[in-house]
Amino acid sequence: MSHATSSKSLPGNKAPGPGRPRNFDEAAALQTAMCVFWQKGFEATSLDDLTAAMGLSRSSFYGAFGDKQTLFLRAVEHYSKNAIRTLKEIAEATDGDAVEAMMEAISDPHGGSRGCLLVNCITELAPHDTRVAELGRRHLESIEEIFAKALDPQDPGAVRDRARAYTSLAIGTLALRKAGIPADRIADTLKQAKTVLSP
Amino acid sequence: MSHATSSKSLPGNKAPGPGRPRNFDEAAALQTAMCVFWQKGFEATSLDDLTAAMGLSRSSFYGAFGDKQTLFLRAVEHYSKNAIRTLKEIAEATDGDAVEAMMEAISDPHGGSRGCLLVNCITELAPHDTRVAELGRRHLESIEEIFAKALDPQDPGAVRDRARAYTSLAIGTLALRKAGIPADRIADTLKQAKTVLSP
DNA sequence: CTGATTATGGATCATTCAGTCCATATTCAG
DNA sequence: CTGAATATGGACTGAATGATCCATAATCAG
Repeated sequence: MSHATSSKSLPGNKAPGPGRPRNFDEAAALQTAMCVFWQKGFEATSLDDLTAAMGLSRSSFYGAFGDKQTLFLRAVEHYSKNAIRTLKEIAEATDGDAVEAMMEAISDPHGGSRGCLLVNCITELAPHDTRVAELGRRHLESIEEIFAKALDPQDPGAVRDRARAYTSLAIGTLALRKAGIPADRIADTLKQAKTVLSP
Repeated sequence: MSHATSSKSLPGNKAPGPGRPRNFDEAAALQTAMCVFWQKGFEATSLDDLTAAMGLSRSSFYGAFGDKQTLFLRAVEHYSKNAIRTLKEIAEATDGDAVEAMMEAISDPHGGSRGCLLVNCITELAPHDTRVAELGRRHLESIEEIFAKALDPQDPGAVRDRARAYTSLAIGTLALRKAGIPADRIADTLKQAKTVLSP
């Protein structure tokens, strides 16, 4: 068979050991899988969906990622770490109102309607999968912590409840948006809530 | 075959026309289906799950409800009407703080972890099914309206944003609860948010 | 009773699903 | 070069899926 296999190794793959080297970028494939799960959810995503999007044969898929469930957990964990890191950066980089910037980033009223992958997972799977519930809980608690530090850098512990209220509010807007409530109304809601929730 | 079929008609079935009468209560079957969808979501619920829970053969199922999708929409609509009616009753019956009572009823921090069926549907299906999105939007707007009337019976239109903030907050707590955040923390959050959000 | 009409049970169907297998290809160590 | 080790393509598998079909049962109108 012809093949034009790339002569050398691939972008981000570690130094090859003995056997034949990977013909794909594992990190990129994981990222792609994450997007598919994000758009369709776990149950509605088939292996064909995944392998097609990732550009892998089934052999490569199972060889590299184990199975659908395992890949899913990796993808979700990857998403969570990324999202939390980004949110921290936003909270720290803002010279103005960090809370406002965070609310905007989470609810993202002008973005698509995929929502937050972790929230999607919690809703779909957490009641029946303790590992997902655990990942979800940690994710939400991380967000809460960032809010708390933004609200009171000196004593974050004193504003836990308020931080959790902001978290809940931001998460709630994701459902509104998915249901088709116009972005400007959601933005107004956040503005309103922000001014009213200020101490 | 023996059979012991109930000699007469069934509980809530309308007067029989020509053919053989239904051997089950359609309303009860719908209610049961609703519970199954509520617990497992749409994709994860199989026809065997449904027929087993409803106590129907496939013939009866398809004869009475069309198909899985159609039944699902009926079940969701049924849930929504019920939930909105109940919420209205709670808001009107409370002599104390109606908003607080509504928040408690929606977030239900001491209930199970199935959340709100409509929110589950929105998260799982709304981005890919406009009918679900429409049902979800109407549901959320109904909640918002009840909040608005509770906040200011004279001029509900003037407090739309605040009503939507309460809605979002209540919906958000459902995710927290599903993720395993302790009920008492959620209750504290609501109390805190309520006092702070008061005008 | 007879015939029309509707419901029921259960077999059946084509499709899709997640996951396996094997022959072949590509690399490294020696 | 030889052989061990790993990756790849793609056919294949058994189970589960949503949905249909048909023979039979139960009812009503006449």
